[in-house]
Amino acid sequence: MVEPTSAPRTARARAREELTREIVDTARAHLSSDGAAGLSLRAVARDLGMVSSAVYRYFPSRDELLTALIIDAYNALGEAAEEAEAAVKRTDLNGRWLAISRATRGWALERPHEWSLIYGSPVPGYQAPQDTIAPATRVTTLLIGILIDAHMSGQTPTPLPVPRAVHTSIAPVRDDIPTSVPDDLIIRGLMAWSQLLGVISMELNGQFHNVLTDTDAYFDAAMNRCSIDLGIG
Amino acid sequence: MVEPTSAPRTARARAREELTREIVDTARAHLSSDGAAGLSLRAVARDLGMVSSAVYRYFPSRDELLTALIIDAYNALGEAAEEAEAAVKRTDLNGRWLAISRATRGWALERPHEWSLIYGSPVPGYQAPQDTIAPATRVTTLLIGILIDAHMSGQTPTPLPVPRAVHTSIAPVRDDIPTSVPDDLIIRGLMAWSQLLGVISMELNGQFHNVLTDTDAYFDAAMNRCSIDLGIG
DNA sequence: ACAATGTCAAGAGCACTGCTCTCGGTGTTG
DNA sequence: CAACACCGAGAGCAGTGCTCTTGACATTGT
Repeated sequence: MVEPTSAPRTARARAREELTREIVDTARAHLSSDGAAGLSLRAVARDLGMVSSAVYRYFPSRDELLTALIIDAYNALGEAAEEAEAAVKRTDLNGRWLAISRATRGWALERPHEWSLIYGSPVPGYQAPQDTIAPATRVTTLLIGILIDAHMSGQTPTPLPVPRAVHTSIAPVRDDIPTSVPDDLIIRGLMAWSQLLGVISMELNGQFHNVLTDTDAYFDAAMNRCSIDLGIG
Repeated sequence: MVEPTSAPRTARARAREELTREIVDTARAHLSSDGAAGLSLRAVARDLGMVSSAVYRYFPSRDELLTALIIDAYNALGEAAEEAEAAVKRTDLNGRWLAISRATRGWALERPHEWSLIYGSPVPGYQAPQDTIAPATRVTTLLIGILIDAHMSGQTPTPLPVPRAVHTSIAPVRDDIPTSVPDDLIIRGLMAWSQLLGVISMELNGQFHNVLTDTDAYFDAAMNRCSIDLGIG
Protein backbone atom coordinates (compact mmCIF):
# COMPACT_ATOMS: atom_id res chain seq x y z
CA MET A 1 0.00 0.00 0.00
CA VAL A 2 1.43 3.36 -0.97
CA GLU A 3 1.33 5.83 1.85
CA PRO A 4 -1.04 8.68 1.02
CA THR A 5 0.29 10.77 3.89
CA SER A 6 3.06 12.30 1.82
CA ALA A 7 1.84 15.68 0.62
CA PRO A 8 -1.00 17.57 2.34
CA ARG A 9 -2.15 14.89 4.80
CA THR A 10 -5.35 15.60 6.66
CA ALA A 11 -6.90 19.02 6.87
CA ARG A 12 -6.37 19.05 10.59
CA ALA A 13 -2.67 18.34 10.30
CA ARG A 14 -2.36 21.12 7.76
CA ALA A 15 -4.14 23.54 10.04
CA ARG A 16 -1.96 22.46 12.90
CA GLU A 17 1.23 23.04 10.95
CA GLU A 18 0.05 26.43 9.81
CA LEU A 19 -1.01 27.56 13.26
CA THR A 20 2.27 26.33 14.72
CA ARG A 21 4.13 28.47 12.22
CA GLU A 22 1.91 31.46 12.96
CA ILE A 23 2.56 31.12 16.66
CA VAL A 24 6.30 31.00 16.13
CA ASP A 25 6.16 33.97 13.77
CA THR A 26 4.24 36.25 16.10
CA ALA A 27 6.37 35.03 18.99
CA ARG A 28 9.45 36.08 17.04
CA ALA A 29 7.87 39.46 16.40
CA HIS A 30 7.26 39.91 20.11
CA LEU A 31 10.77 38.72 20.84
CA SER A 32 12.25 41.25 18.44
CA SER A 33 10.51 44.14 20.12
CA ASP A 34 10.38 43.14 23.77
CA GLY A 35 13.16 40.62 24.28
CA ALA A 36 13.02 37.09 25.59
CA ALA A 37 11.97 38.03 29.10
CA GLY A 38 9.05 40.02 27.70
CA LEU A 39 7.82 37.17 25.56
CA SER A 40 4.35 36.40 26.84
CA LEU A 41 2.42 33.36 25.72
CA ARG A 42 -0.80 35.15 26.49
CA ALA A 43 0.14 38.14 24.39
CA VAL A 44 1.00 35.89 21.48
CA ALA A 45 -2.33 34.14 21.83
CA ARG A 46 -4.11 37.50 21.97
CA ASP A 47 -2.45 38.60 18.76
CA LEU A 48 -3.63 35.44 17.08
CA GLY A 49 -7.18 35.89 18.36
CA MET A 50 -7.13 32.76 20.41
CA VAL A 51 -7.20 32.07 24.09
CA SER A 52 -3.96 31.43 25.96
CA SER A 53 -4.74 27.86 26.87
CA ALA A 54 -5.13 26.98 23.21
CA VAL A 55 -1.48 27.77 22.57
CA TYR A 56 -0.55 25.00 24.96
CA ARG A 57 -1.98 22.53 22.45
CA TYR A 58 0.96 23.47 20.23
CA PHE A 59 3.75 24.23 22.68
CA PRO A 60 3.61 22.42 26.02
CA SER A 61 5.43 25.28 27.73
CA ARG A 62 6.94 28.68 27.18
CA ASP A 63 10.38 27.10 27.11
CA GLU A 64 9.39 24.91 24.19
CA LEU A 65 8.40 28.01 22.28
CA LEU A 66 11.74 29.56 23.14
CA THR A 67 13.49 26.45 21.90
CA ALA A 68 11.75 26.79 18.55
CA LEU A 69 12.83 30.42 18.38
CA ILE A 70 16.39 29.49 19.27
CA ILE A 71 16.58 26.90 16.51
CA ASP A 72 15.12 29.44 14.10
CA ALA A 73 17.68 32.01 15.15
CA TYR A 74 20.61 29.65 14.74
CA ASN A 75 19.40 28.71 11.30
CA ALA A 76 18.77 32.29 10.24
CA LEU A 77 22.23 33.35 11.38
CA GLY A 78 23.82 30.31 9.78
CA GLU A 79 22.07 31.01 6.52
CA ALA A 80 23.12 34.65 6.53
CA ALA A 81 26.73 33.67 7.15
CA GLU A 82 26.66 30.95 4.49
CA GLU A 83 25.20 33.30 1.92
CA ALA A 84 27.77 35.96 2.64
CA GLU A 85 30.61 33.49 2.35
CA ALA A 86 29.25 32.01 -0.86
CA ALA A 87 29.63 35.38 -2.55
CA VAL A 88 33.39 35.32 -2.05
CA LYS A 89 35.95 33.35 -4.06
CA ARG A 90 36.96 30.26 -2.15
CA THR A 91 40.63 31.08 -2.52
CA ASP A 92 40.14 34.44 -0.85
CA LEU A 93 40.44 33.23 2.72
CA ASN A 94 40.66 36.71 4.18
CA GLY A 95 37.53 37.71 2.24
CA ARG A 96 35.66 34.66 3.47
CA TRP A 97 36.50 35.41 7.09
CA LEU A 98 35.52 39.04 6.71
CA ALA A 99 32.29 38.10 4.95
CA ILE A 100 31.31 35.67 7.68
CA SER A 101 32.22 37.96 10.54
CA ARG A 102 30.53 40.97 8.99
CA ALA A 103 27.40 38.99 8.20
CA THR A 104 27.33 37.70 11.76
CA ARG A 105 27.69 41.18 13.20
CA GLY A 106 25.11 42.58 10.81
CA TRP A 107 22.63 39.89 11.74
CA ALA A 108 23.27 40.52 15.43
CA LEU A 109 22.75 44.28 15.10
CA GLU A 110 19.53 43.72 13.20
CA ARG A 111 18.13 41.22 15.67
CA PRO A 112 19.78 41.96 19.01
CA HIS A 113 17.22 40.04 21.01
CA GLU A 114 17.51 36.94 18.90
CA TRP A 115 21.27 37.21 19.18
CA SER A 116 20.97 37.42 22.96
CA LEU A 117 18.81 34.36 22.85
CA ILE A 118 21.53 32.23 21.28
CA TYR A 119 24.78 33.87 22.36
CA GLY A 120 23.74 35.96 25.36
CA SER A 121 23.19 35.02 28.95
CA PRO A 122 21.18 31.83 29.13
CA VAL A 123 17.52 32.24 30.02
CA PRO A 124 17.20 31.31 33.70
CA GLY A 125 15.99 27.80 34.23
CA TYR A 126 16.25 27.05 30.54
CA GLN A 127 18.31 24.11 29.39
CA ALA A 128 19.10 23.87 25.69
CA PRO A 129 17.83 20.57 24.31
CA GLN A 130 19.67 18.40 21.80
CA ASP A 131 17.72 19.79 18.84
CA THR A 132 19.64 23.04 19.07
CA ILE A 133 23.20 21.73 18.78
CA ALA A 134 23.08 20.92 15.08
CA PRO A 135 21.92 24.36 13.84
CA ALA A 136 24.24 25.97 16.36
CA THR A 137 27.30 24.70 14.55
CA ARG A 138 26.53 26.15 11.13
CA VAL A 139 28.70 29.24 11.50
CA THR A 140 31.55 27.50 13.27
CA THR A 141 31.55 24.90 10.52
CA LEU A 142 32.31 27.67 8.05
CA LEU A 143 35.19 28.85 10.18
CA ILE A 144 36.62 25.37 10.42
CA GLY A 145 36.46 25.25 6.64
CA ILE A 146 38.56 28.38 6.41
CA LEU A 147 41.05 26.96 8.89
CA ILE A 148 41.43 23.78 6.87
CA ASP A 149 41.75 25.65 3.58
CA ALA A 150 44.33 27.95 5.16
CA HIS A 151 46.35 24.97 6.25
CA MET A 152 46.04 23.33 2.82
CA SER A 153 47.22 26.50 1.10
CA GLY A 154 50.34 26.39 3.26
CA GLN A 155 50.17 30.03 4.30
CA THR A 156 49.68 29.31 8.00
CA PRO A 157 51.71 31.29 10.53
CA THR A 158 54.68 29.80 12.32
CA PRO A 159 53.08 27.88 15.18
CA LEU A 160 53.46 28.94 18.76
CA PRO A 161 53.92 26.13 21.28
CA VAL A 162 50.70 24.61 22.61
CA PRO A 163 50.73 23.22 26.16
CA ARG A 164 49.98 19.55 26.55
CA ALA A 165 46.82 20.27 28.61
CA VAL A 166 45.47 22.44 25.81
CA HIS A 167 46.26 19.79 23.24
CA THR A 168 44.10 17.26 25.05
CA SER A 169 41.47 19.91 25.79
CA ILE A 170 40.69 20.58 22.15
CA ALA A 171 40.14 16.89 21.43
CA PRO A 172 36.42 17.39 20.65
CA VAL A 173 37.08 19.79 17.79
CA ARG A 174 39.89 17.64 16.45
CA ASP A 175 37.27 15.15 15.31
CA ASP A 176 36.08 17.59 12.65
CA ILE A 177 39.54 18.68 11.52
CA PRO A 178 42.27 16.77 9.67
CA THR A 179 45.08 15.74 11.99
CA SER A 180 47.56 17.55 9.78
CA VAL A 181 46.18 20.89 10.93
CA PRO A 182 48.37 21.94 13.86
CA ASP A 183 46.99 22.60 17.32
CA ASP A 184 48.31 26.12 17.08
CA LEU A 185 46.04 26.96 14.16
CA ILE A 186 43.02 25.58 15.98
CA ILE A 187 43.81 27.77 18.97
CA ARG A 188 44.07 30.76 16.68
CA GLY A 189 40.73 29.87 15.14
CA LEU A 190 39.08 29.54 18.54
CA MET A 191 40.48 32.89 19.58
CA ALA A 192 39.25 34.52 16.39
CA TRP A 193 35.78 33.07 17.06
CA SER A 194 35.72 34.29 20.66
CA GLN A 195 37.05 37.65 19.49
CA LEU A 196 34.13 37.88 17.10
CA LEU A 197 31.55 36.88 19.71
CA GLY A 198 33.17 39.13 22.28
CA VAL A 199 33.22 42.22 20.11
CA ILE A 200 29.64 41.75 18.97
CA SER A 201 28.35 41.14 22.48
CA MET A 202 30.24 44.13 23.81
CA GLU A 203 28.79 46.33 21.11
CA LEU A 204 25.26 45.09 21.77
CA ASN A 205 25.61 45.48 25.52
CA GLY A 206 26.83 49.03 25.22
CA GLN A 207 30.30 48.18 26.48
CA PHE A 208 31.85 50.44 23.85
CA HIS A 209 30.03 53.50 25.13
CA ASN A 210 32.52 56.25 25.89
CA VAL A 211 35.20 54.06 24.37
CA LEU A 212 34.61 53.93 20.62
CA THR A 213 32.77 56.39 18.43
CA ASP A 214 32.85 54.34 15.23
CA THR A 215 32.19 50.70 16.01
CA ASP A 216 32.04 49.82 12.32
CA ALA A 217 35.62 50.90 11.74
CA TYR A 218 36.86 49.21 14.89
CA PHE A 219 35.12 45.97 14.02
CA ASP A 220 36.74 45.78 10.62
CA ALA A 221 40.13 46.58 12.08
CA ALA A 222 39.75 43.92 14.75
CA MET A 223 38.65 41.29 12.25
CA ASN A 224 41.53 42.19 9.96
CA ARG A 225 43.92 41.64 12.82
CA CYS A 226 42.34 38.25 13.39
CA SER A 227 43.04 37.50 9.75
CA ILE A 228 46.66 38.44 10.21
CA ASP A 229 46.89 36.24 13.28
CA LEU A 230 45.42 33.37 11.28
CA GLY A 231 47.96 33.95 8.56
CA ILE A 232 45.33 34.72 5.95
CA GLY A 233 45.68 38.50 6.06
CA MET B 1 26.21 74.46 68.17
CA VAL B 2 28.12 71.35 67.20
CA GLU B 3 26.15 69.14 64.90
CA PRO B 4 25.34 65.88 66.65
CA THR B 5 24.23 64.32 63.39
CA SER B 6 27.72 63.23 62.40
CA ALA B 7 28.08 59.69 63.68
CA PRO B 8 24.88 57.71 64.36
CA ARG B 9 22.36 60.36 63.29
CA THR B 10 18.82 59.64 64.24
CA ALA B 11 17.69 56.18 65.19
CA ARG B 12 15.37 56.13 62.23
CA ALA B 13 18.09 56.96 59.75
CA ARG B 14 20.23 54.21 61.20
CA ALA B 15 17.42 51.71 60.90
CA ARG B 16 16.82 52.80 57.36
CA GLU B 17 20.44 52.32 56.37
CA GLU B 18 20.55 48.91 57.96
CA LEU B 19 17.36 47.75 56.33
CA THR B 20 18.51 49.02 52.96
CA ARG B 21 21.66 46.97 53.32
CA GLU B 22 19.67 43.91 54.37
CA ILE B 23 17.42 44.24 51.36
CA VAL B 24 20.38 44.47 48.99
CA ASP B 25 22.06 41.52 50.67
CA THR B 26 19.10 39.18 50.45
CA ALA B 27 18.43 40.41 46.93
CA ARG B 28 21.98 39.47 46.00
CA ALA B 29 21.44 36.05 47.55
CA HIS B 30 18.33 35.55 45.45
CA LEU B 31 20.18 36.82 42.39
CA SER B 32 22.99 34.34 42.94
CA SER B 33 20.63 31.40 43.03
CA ASP B 34 17.86 32.37 40.62
CA GLY B 35 19.33 34.96 38.27
CA ALA B 36 18.21 38.47 37.52
CA ALA B 37 14.93 37.47 35.89
CA GLY B 38 14.01 35.42 38.95
CA LEU B 39 14.66 38.25 41.35
CA SER B 40 11.33 38.91 43.01
CA LEU B 41 10.76 41.90 45.22
CA ARG B 42 8.03 40.02 47.02
CA ALA B 43 10.30 37.07 47.73
CA VAL B 44 12.96 39.37 49.12
CA ALA B 45 10.38 41.03 51.33
CA ARG B 46 9.14 37.64 52.51
CA ASP B 47 12.67 36.61 53.49
CA LEU B 48 12.99 39.76 55.54
CA GLY B 49 9.65 39.20 57.23
CA MET B 50 8.12 42.32 55.80
CA VAL B 51 5.37 42.94 53.34
CA SER B 52 6.20 43.67 49.72
CA SER B 53 4.93 47.21 49.69
CA ALA B 54 7.29 48.12 52.52
CA VAL B 55 10.28 47.44 50.28
CA TYR B 56 9.10 50.22 47.99
CA ARG B 57 9.92 52.67 50.78
CA TYR B 58 13.57 51.83 50.16
CA PHE B 59 13.69 51.10 46.45
CA PRO B 60 11.11 52.87 44.28
CA SER B 61 11.17 50.05 41.75
CA ARG B 62 12.66 46.70 40.97
CA ASP B 63 15.05 48.36 38.55
CA GLU B 64 16.45 50.55 41.30
CA LEU B 65 17.24 47.45 43.29
CA LEU B 66 18.92 45.97 40.24
CA THR B 67 20.98 49.11 39.84
CA ALA B 68 22.22 48.78 43.40
CA LEU B 69 23.16 45.18 42.68
CA ILE B 70 24.94 46.18 39.48
CA ILE B 71 27.03 48.79 41.23
CA ASP B 72 27.85 46.26 43.92
CA ALA B 73 28.88 43.73 41.31
CA TYR B 74 31.13 46.15 39.45
CA ASN B 75 32.80 47.10 42.69
CA ALA B 76 33.21 43.51 43.83
CA LEU B 77 34.76 42.51 40.53
CA GLY B 78 36.95 45.60 40.47
CA GLU B 79 38.16 44.91 43.98
CA ALA B 80 38.94 41.29 43.15
CA ALA B 81 40.94 42.33 40.11
CA GLU B 82 42.77 45.08 41.99
CA GLU B 83 43.70 42.73 44.80
CA ALA B 84 44.98 40.12 42.40
CA GLU B 85 47.10 42.64 40.55
CA ALA B 86 48.46 44.14 43.75
CA ALA B 87 50.02 40.78 44.59
CA VAL B 88 52.25 40.93 41.50
CA LYS B 89 55.41 42.97 41.03
CA ARG B 90 54.63 46.06 39.00
CA THR B 91 57.43 45.33 36.58
CA ASP B 92 55.94 41.92 35.76
CA LEU B 93 53.52 43.09 33.12
CA ASN B 94 52.66 39.60 31.93
CA GLY B 95 52.00 38.57 35.53
CA ARG B 96 49.74 41.56 36.07
CA TRP B 97 47.68 40.78 32.98
CA LEU B 98 47.37 37.13 33.94
CA ALA B 99 46.43 38.03 37.50
CA ILE B 100 43.72 40.41 36.37
CA SER B 101 42.28 38.12 33.75
CA ARG B 102 42.32 35.08 36.02
CA ALA B 103 40.73 37.02 38.84
CA THR B 104 38.05 38.28 36.48
CA ARG B 105 37.30 34.80 35.21
CA GLY B 106 37.33 33.36 38.71
CA TRP B 107 34.91 35.98 39.90
CA ALA B 108 32.65 35.34 36.92
CA LEU B 109 32.62 31.58 37.50
CA GLU B 110 31.81 32.08 41.16
CA ARG B 111 28.98 34.54 40.51
CA PRO B 112 27.69 33.81 37.03
CA HIS B 113 24.43 35.65 37.54
CA GLU B 114 26.12 38.77 38.81
CA TRP B 115 28.48 38.57 35.85
CA SER B 116 25.54 38.32 33.49
CA LEU B 117 24.07 41.35 35.18
CA ILE B 118 27.03 43.54 34.29
CA TYR B 119 28.50 41.95 31.15
CA GLY B 120 25.63 39.84 29.85
CA SER B 121 22.62 40.75 27.80
CA PRO B 122 21.08 43.89 29.21
CA VAL B 123 17.94 43.40 31.25
CA PRO B 124 15.01 44.29 29.00
CA GLY B 125 13.71 47.76 29.59
CA TYR B 126 16.56 48.53 31.90
CA GLN B 127 18.75 51.54 31.23
CA ALA B 128 21.98 51.79 33.18
CA PRO B 129 22.06 55.09 35.08
CA GLN B 130 25.12 57.31 35.45
CA ASP B 131 25.99 55.91 38.89
CA THR B 132 27.20 52.71 37.31
CA ILE B 133 29.80 54.07 34.91
CA ALA B 134 32.41 54.91 37.52
CA PRO B 135 32.58 51.48 39.17
CA ALA B 136 32.35 49.90 35.73
CA THR B 137 35.75 51.24 34.73
CA ARG B 138 37.74 49.81 37.62
CA VAL B 139 39.01 46.76 35.76
CA THR B 140 39.64 48.54 32.48
CA THR B 141 41.60 51.17 34.37
CA LEU B 142 43.97 48.44 35.49
CA LEU B 143 44.40 47.29 31.91
CA ILE B 144 45.13 50.79 30.73
CA GLY B 145 47.77 50.95 33.42
CA ILE B 146 49.45 47.87 32.01
CA LEU B 147 49.31 49.32 28.53
CA ILE B 148 50.97 52.52 29.65
CA ASP B 149 53.64 50.69 31.63
CA ALA B 150 54.29 48.44 28.67
CA HIS B 151 54.83 51.43 26.47
CA MET B 152 57.07 53.10 29.05
CA SER B 153 59.19 49.98 29.32
CA GLY B 154 59.74 50.14 25.59
CA GLN B 155 58.95 46.48 24.96
CA THR B 156 55.90 47.17 22.79
CA PRO B 157 55.48 45.19 19.57
CA THR B 158 56.18 46.73 16.19
CA PRO B 159 52.94 48.60 15.43
CA LEU B 160 50.61 47.49 12.70
CA PRO B 161 49.04 50.31 10.67
CA VAL B 162 45.83 51.75 12.12
CA PRO B 163 43.23 53.12 9.67
CA ARG B 164 42.34 56.78 10.01
CA ALA B 165 38.72 55.96 10.89
CA VAL B 166 39.87 53.77 13.77
CA HIS B 167 42.24 56.45 14.97
CA THR B 168 39.39 58.92 15.33
CA SER B 169 37.10 56.22 16.72
CA ILE B 170 39.24 55.56 19.78
CA ALA B 171 39.33 59.23 20.70
CA PRO B 172 37.36 58.68 23.94
CA VAL B 173 39.97 56.31 25.39
CA ARG B 174 42.82 58.53 24.28
CA ASP B 175 41.82 60.97 26.99
CA ASP B 176 43.00 58.54 29.66
CA ILE B 177 46.21 57.54 27.89
CA PRO B 178 49.38 59.53 27.17
CA THR B 179 49.58 60.58 23.56
CA SER B 180 52.91 58.86 23.21
CA VAL B 181 51.20 55.47 23.42
CA PRO B 182 50.58 54.45 19.80
CA ASP B 183 47.12 53.71 18.45
CA ASP B 184 48.25 50.23 17.62
CA LEU B 185 48.87 49.36 21.25
CA ILE B 186 45.45 50.66 22.23
CA ILE B 187 43.84 48.46 19.61
CA ARG B 188 45.75 45.48 20.95
CA GLY B 189 44.57 46.33 24.44
CA LEU B 190 40.97 46.60 23.34
CA MET B 191 41.22 43.27 21.58
CA ALA B 192 42.74 41.65 24.64
CA TRP B 193 39.87 43.01 26.72
CA SER B 194 37.22 41.76 24.31
CA GLN B 195 39.04 38.45 24.09
CA LEU B 196 38.81 38.18 27.87
CA LEU B 197 35.13 39.10 27.99
CA GLY B 198 34.38 36.85 25.03
CA VAL B 199 36.07 33.78 26.44
CA ILE B 200 34.46 34.20 29.84
CA SER B 201 30.99 34.76 28.39
CA MET B 202 31.37 31.78 26.07
CA GLU B 203 32.40 29.58 28.96
CA LEU B 204 29.49 30.75 31.10
CA ASN B 205 26.99 30.32 28.29
CA GLY B 206 28.11 26.81 27.59
CA GLN B 207 29.54 27.72 24.18
CA PHE B 208 32.56 25.51 24.82
CA HIS B 209 30.44 22.41 25.26
CA ASN B 210 31.63 19.72 22.89
CA VAL B 211 34.54 21.98 21.99
CA LEU B 212 36.86 22.10 24.96
CA THR B 213 37.26 19.64 27.80
CA ASP B 214 39.61 21.72 29.94
CA THR B 215 38.54 25.33 29.92
CA ASP B 216 41.11 26.24 32.56
CA ALA B 217 43.97 25.24 30.32
CA TYR B 218 42.50 26.93 27.28
CA PHE B 219 41.88 30.14 29.19
CA ASP B 220 45.46 30.39 30.32
CA ALA B 221 46.72 29.65 26.84
CA ALA B 222 44.46 32.29 25.31
CA MET B 223 45.48 34.90 27.85
CA ASN B 224 49.14 34.08 27.29
CA ARG B 225 48.68 34.65 23.60
CA CYS B 226 47.11 38.00 24.39
CA SER B 227 50.24 38.80 26.38
CA ILE B 228 52.38 37.92 23.41
CA ASP B 229 50.27 40.10 21.17
CA LEU B 230 50.65 42.95 23.64
CA GLY B 231 54.39 42.46 23.62
CA ILE B 232 54.53 41.66 27.32
CA GLY B 233 54.73 37.88 26.96
C1' DA C 1 5.61 69.53 76.70
C1' DC C 2 2.71 69.27 72.93
C1' DA C 3 1.10 69.48 68.53
C1' DA C 4 2.40 69.41 63.59
C1' DT C 5 4.98 66.95 60.37
C1' DG C 6 7.13 63.25 58.20
C1' DT C 7 8.02 58.43 57.81
C1' DC C 8 6.85 53.76 58.14
C1' DA C 9 4.69 48.81 57.77
C1' DA C 10 0.70 46.74 56.50
C1' DG C 11 -3.13 45.48 53.71
C1' DA C 12 -6.17 45.53 49.81
C1' DG C 13 -6.34 45.75 45.13
C1' DC C 14 -5.15 46.04 39.87
C1' DA C 15 -3.36 44.07 35.83
C1' DC C 16 -0.45 40.86 34.36
C1' DT C 17 2.08 36.23 33.96
C1' DG C 18 2.62 30.67 33.20
C1' DC C 19 0.09 26.85 33.60
C1' DT C 20 -3.79 23.25 34.61
C1' DC C 21 -8.19 21.42 34.26
C1' DT C 22 -12.72 20.72 32.54
C1' DC C 23 -16.22 21.25 29.14
C1' DG C 24 -18.47 20.97 24.74
C1' DG C 25 -17.85 20.97 19.78
C1' DT C 26 -15.54 18.92 15.65
C1' DG C 27 -12.57 16.53 12.54
C1' DT C 28 -10.73 11.73 11.69
C1' DT C 29 -10.98 7.05 11.47
C1' DG C 30 -12.28 2.06 12.37
C1' DC D 1 -22.13 5.59 11.73
C1' DA D 2 -20.17 5.30 15.98
C1' DA D 3 -15.79 5.60 18.65
C1' DC D 4 -12.00 8.27 19.23
C1' DA D 5 -8.73 11.95 19.19
C1' DC D 6 -8.16 16.55 18.93
C1' DC D 7 -9.15 21.33 19.67
C1' DG D 8 -10.73 26.03 21.47
C1' DA D 9 -12.86 28.29 25.16
C1' DG D 10 -13.29 29.40 29.88
C1' DA D 11 -12.48 29.22 34.79
C1' DG D 12 -9.16 29.01 38.12
C1' DC D 13 -4.52 28.82 40.85
C1' DA D 14 -0.38 30.84 42.36
C1' DG D 15 2.68 34.06 41.43
C1' DT D 16 4.55 38.84 39.85
C1' DG D 17 5.36 44.42 39.95
C1' DC D 18 3.26 48.23 41.51
C1' DT D 19 -0.22 51.70 43.65
C1' DC D 20 -3.07 53.56 47.12
C1' DT D 21 -4.96 54.06 51.62
C1' DT D 22 -4.84 53.50 56.57
C1' DG D 23 -3.25 53.80 61.06
C1' DA D 24 0.84 53.84 64.10
C1' DC D 25 5.11 55.75 65.24
C1' DA D 26 9.24 58.87 65.38
C1' DT D 27 11.06 63.47 64.68
C1' DT D 28 10.90 68.19 65.05
C1' DG D 29 9.35 73.16 65.72
C1' DT D 30 7.23 76.04 68.91
